[in-house]
Amino acid sequence: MRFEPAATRLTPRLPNPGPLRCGPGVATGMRWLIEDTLQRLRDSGLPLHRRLVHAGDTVYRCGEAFRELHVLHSGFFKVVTVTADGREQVVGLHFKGDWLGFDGIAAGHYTCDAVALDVGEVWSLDYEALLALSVSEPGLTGMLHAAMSRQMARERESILSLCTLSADARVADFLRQWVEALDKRGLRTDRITLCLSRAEIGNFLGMTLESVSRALSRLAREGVIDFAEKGRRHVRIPDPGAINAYIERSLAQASAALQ
Amino acid sequence: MRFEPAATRLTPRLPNPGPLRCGPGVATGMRWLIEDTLQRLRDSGLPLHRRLVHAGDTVYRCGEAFRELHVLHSGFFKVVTVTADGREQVVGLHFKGDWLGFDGIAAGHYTCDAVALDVGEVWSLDYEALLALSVSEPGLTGMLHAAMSRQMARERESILSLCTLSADARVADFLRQWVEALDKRGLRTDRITLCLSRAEIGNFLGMTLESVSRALSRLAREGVIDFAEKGRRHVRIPDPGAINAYIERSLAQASAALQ
DNA sequence: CGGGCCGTTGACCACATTCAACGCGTGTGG
DNA sequence: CCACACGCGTTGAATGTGGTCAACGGCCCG
Repeated sequence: MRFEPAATRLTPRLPNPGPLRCGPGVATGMRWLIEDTLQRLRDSGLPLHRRLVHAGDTVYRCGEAFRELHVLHSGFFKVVTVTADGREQVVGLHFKGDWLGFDGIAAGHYTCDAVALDVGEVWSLDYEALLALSVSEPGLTGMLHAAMSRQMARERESILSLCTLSADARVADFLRQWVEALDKRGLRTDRITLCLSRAEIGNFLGMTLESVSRALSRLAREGVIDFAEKGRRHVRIPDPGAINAYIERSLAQASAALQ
Repeated sequence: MRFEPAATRLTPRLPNPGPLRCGPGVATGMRWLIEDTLQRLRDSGLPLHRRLVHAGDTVYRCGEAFRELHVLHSGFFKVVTVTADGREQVVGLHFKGDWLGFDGIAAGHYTCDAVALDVGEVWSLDYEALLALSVSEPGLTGMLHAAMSRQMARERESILSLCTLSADARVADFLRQWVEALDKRGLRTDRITLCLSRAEIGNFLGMTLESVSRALSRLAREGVIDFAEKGRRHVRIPDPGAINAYIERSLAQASAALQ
């Protein structure tokens, strides 16, 4: 049995016309979509600037003139903003098939740093050339817009997680996102390697590194995850469903508090 | 004198090549950009479906088939997601000149509700028609992409605020954003009307309505804001700079705690 | 060996949430 | 007309989650 959430309904008097509600849909065809994106870029005839990166390398830096968009062929990447007062914030994590650099379009220069977290390959392509080719190749535009739309959806998911989940649930949700991303790309999800430090995870989730560590320990104690013998960045996920169950449980506990 | 933030540096060993750091740039020409957007849409010859809305009216609803993008001509709007488990989250606030509906591009249907907070006017235009016209009118594509890019920047700013600021500072930052948005649109910023309830503000900022109320009271006590005689949604802002000062002060206090 | 860096854990504390009571304006029905 | 309920906002007191500070262990590298 599920109770009303504690917060007052925000749009109470709006008559809800039918069951249009929906959650974030998990596209099972995502894997093909990503391969298709990469294939179409190869086939497009656009000059692709391929680049190998190592952990710590930047794809682009805040302030650099915007000319190129970047499509990730492999690896793991973080996008970081640095404010004028020195706050540093991880605002996104990115994987194979994702596009980077959209933040530069409006400003004319990049407004974030994009940093590789592991070895990987980046395909960079000239934005103007892409636009020019899009005129004769309308599918490219659709692909680009869909990528931007998906990115916005992910950022909204981050906001949702930050606003509605407890620290523990946020860490669990972070793992869920990571596993889901791997799954969509056809990578194994039973043994994963977080290529982020506890401090980076905490920064991304709006909490301290100690809280991340404690949350992971609790998750391990409850059997949701399992630390492999060597290294505390390697995590076994016996059952991906258990992560969702954990998140839902912590939500249910919150509402159970009101009897 | 400014101290290192409490959190460990996330990219410590990366040699920082020069002073490329930058904050979110405040475009002073924003007002013209917005008018220009609306003008170009009028001139484009695209069939614009103009619609008047009242507080509570939806521009679109989650689940509806995506066909149109919407440009706001006047008014105030919120974008809300509802999760499968019933959590409701305000993920964005929007003003004149903003575009709505990008979330529908990737999924083929909208994944959020867009709701008017006050009377306003929305211009809706067919997405496919826009794409078709963009082929002969390349400026339209640039305009569209810039709008999407700007929206992503704003979402990242929300994440930044949620992750790095205390509850009080978050409320102050919310006011700052609101005032900045009005300023960019040439509206008066010394007397503003929040057309959101405390519950909605709290939801958007990841805190409870009580905390919002307390934060606003504290801001008033410190003279940063001033409640007009009638109604607690009407706020006087004697000096917009004081809001920034308040946010910086609360950041400085946090780092001053470490001696 | 010593010194970083990373991760974990414990003790303490503060900030934000929870719960409750109250004031105010508004709309509604006796 | 007043009584009443209801939504919205404010404020106080108690509680608890997550932050702060500190100590410790493992690992890698000079």
